[in-house]
Amino acid sequence: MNIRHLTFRLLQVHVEVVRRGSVSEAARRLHLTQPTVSQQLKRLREAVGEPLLETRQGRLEPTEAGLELYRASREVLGRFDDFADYLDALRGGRRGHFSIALVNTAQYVLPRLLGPFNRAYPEVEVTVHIGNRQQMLRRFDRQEDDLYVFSHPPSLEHALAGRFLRNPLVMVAPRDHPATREPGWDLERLLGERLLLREPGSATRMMTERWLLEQGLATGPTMQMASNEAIRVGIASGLGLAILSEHVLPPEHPDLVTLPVPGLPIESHWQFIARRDQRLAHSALGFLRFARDHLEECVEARFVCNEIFGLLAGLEVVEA
Amino acid sequence: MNIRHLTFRLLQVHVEVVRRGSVSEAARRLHLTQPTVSQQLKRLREAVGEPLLETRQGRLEPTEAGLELYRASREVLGRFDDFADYLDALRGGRRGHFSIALVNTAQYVLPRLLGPFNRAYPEVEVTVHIGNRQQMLRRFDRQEDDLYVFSHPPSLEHALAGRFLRNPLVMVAPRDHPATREPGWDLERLLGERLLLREPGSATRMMTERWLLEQGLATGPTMQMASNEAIRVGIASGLGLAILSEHVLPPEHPDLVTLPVPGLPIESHWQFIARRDQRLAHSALGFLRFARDHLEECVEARFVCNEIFGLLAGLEVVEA
DNA sequence: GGGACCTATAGATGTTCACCTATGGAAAGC
DNA sequence: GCTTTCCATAGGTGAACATCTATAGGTCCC
Repeated sequence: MNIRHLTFRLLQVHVEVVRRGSVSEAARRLHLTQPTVSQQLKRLREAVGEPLLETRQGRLEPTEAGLELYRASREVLGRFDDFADYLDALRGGRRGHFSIALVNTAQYVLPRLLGPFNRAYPEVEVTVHIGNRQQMLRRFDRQEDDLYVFSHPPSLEHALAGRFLRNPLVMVAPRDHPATREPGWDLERLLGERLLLREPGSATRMMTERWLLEQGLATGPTMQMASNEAIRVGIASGLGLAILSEHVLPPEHPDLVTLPVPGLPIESHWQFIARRDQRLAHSALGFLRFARDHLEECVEARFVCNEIFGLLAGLEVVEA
Repeated sequence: MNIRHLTFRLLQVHVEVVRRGSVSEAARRLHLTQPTVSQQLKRLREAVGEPLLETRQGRLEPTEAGLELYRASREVLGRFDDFADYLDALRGGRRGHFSIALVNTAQYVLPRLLGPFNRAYPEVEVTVHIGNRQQMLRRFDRQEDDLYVFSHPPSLEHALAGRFLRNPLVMVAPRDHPATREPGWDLERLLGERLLLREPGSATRMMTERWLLEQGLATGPTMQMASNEAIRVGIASGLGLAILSEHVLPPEHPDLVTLPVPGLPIESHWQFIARRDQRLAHSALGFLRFARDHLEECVEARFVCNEIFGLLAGLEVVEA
């Protein structure tokens, strides 16, 4: 038996004929003419090399080989029905896997979206990669993920971007810092304190440095710590001040205050980024749609900046 | 996804490519050129409507849809490998089912062949139908069985026959019948006793009556019993005499004797009969071969009359 | 930056497929 | 016994398949 001569169509026909016990009836059901069905059966018989049907008391019954072929065909056709269902779920974004790469700071917010999303689409698996901007840029260059979250998109030539969340950077100080009571603490004086900075490669650091440059100011003493958490705890312990994303502060933060410095907060926005040259996984698309529709329910209103529809519009053009 | 555009060939190619992670390598293994494989993949992708492969770190990796298709393909191709094995077993007569119809009297012998056959071919299922000649003839006319065992084939126009066993019909009397001691009991005198006869439609009865006719004798008193067993017990109980197949007598039969009547035994032979117009099941063919080769080991030498090879020769002509 | 790989596309060809209509013979139904 | 129903075969057709060669555009490696 040469499998190359078998086609799914032949199997479908065989199944229908066995089921109906009649060539003509099967032909009607399949919207074919009777000779067509007869001929398919003939080809199938020749491909298998065994008689597959025999007439018994006026009904076409499968031979032993025919019965086994019927079983095999049903399994096989059923398997491909399942596959079609799988594809449907994949296309509908109800199933599948995507990965998303976050800059460190965004890890304080994104779970608020991912949690409800996972409840709505329990069969979608998400992998989250976290690192600083530089690390995430490398992932972007290597096309390692489906979605990225940056403050500033890498190059818009290769990427589509859509802002979704405000990310204000504020000056954070210990609760008992004198500037909270005494007036006259201008920025220059504050910078006389030790400034806690993230490592180079961090987006927060990059924005901080650019802002200082724009203000025409140089930093005084600094200390570098490779994590927002460490910096937060450092501030509370009187190690110094820092310019941090508001999202980094816990809802209750009795040890910390934000200082109202002119020119601050530095206004930045996180954006969802997708590569232009890579077809986005259906499930990632589903996630973006979910974010577009449910962002307001997931994060505080003052941070919301829902421009995801623009990104989706861009993506749907790519799709088509 | 339209299943009609899928072919087993495409699935084979996809499987090979996924397995090798390379189009060129798959092409070499499949003895195809690389462009051919590329093109098949393209068709497959179009049939499925989803990308199936993507390049990751220099290797072709399946996408989610591609991986699921790979799984489905392997299952499906495996299922048809199994089917091919099944066909092989069927063709080799190692598996399958056939039915054989016996005239009553043959039921005393056939199990001796069927037992060893079943041990040698445990996966072949045999159905045995038993009845008198007339009933078996009806089964033959309706083509209900693969093989038949008769003394005389129905019509050789529709049947192929091969003798395999002597079936001598002898006069059976109770152990203490006077004819065993006194001389002078000729046939006519014996027929004065009650003759126990099988029902009309029985082959034994038919042969008995024909033989009596040839001898120019009429029966005296008779009694009709529709089973060899009943007749045997009847004789032992002094109900009368009978002409019975030797096979009906148990190996030890202290209550019965066979009387040496001139002209007896009636020589008849059982034959395996197959229909000319019906392809014989491979397993039935296997049984006939088995019988041809092992008959001598299964029944007493004095009954053997192995002409099955002739029948098989006839069948193999029909095959070809 | 040139070779040595790879993969994709274009274009060609003989074969097979999946249908059809027309028709004849066999079986079943009244 | 006649009609209907059924199946098989013959013959035809356009589409698709499976395969090739030739070629061009990418990576990766030295």
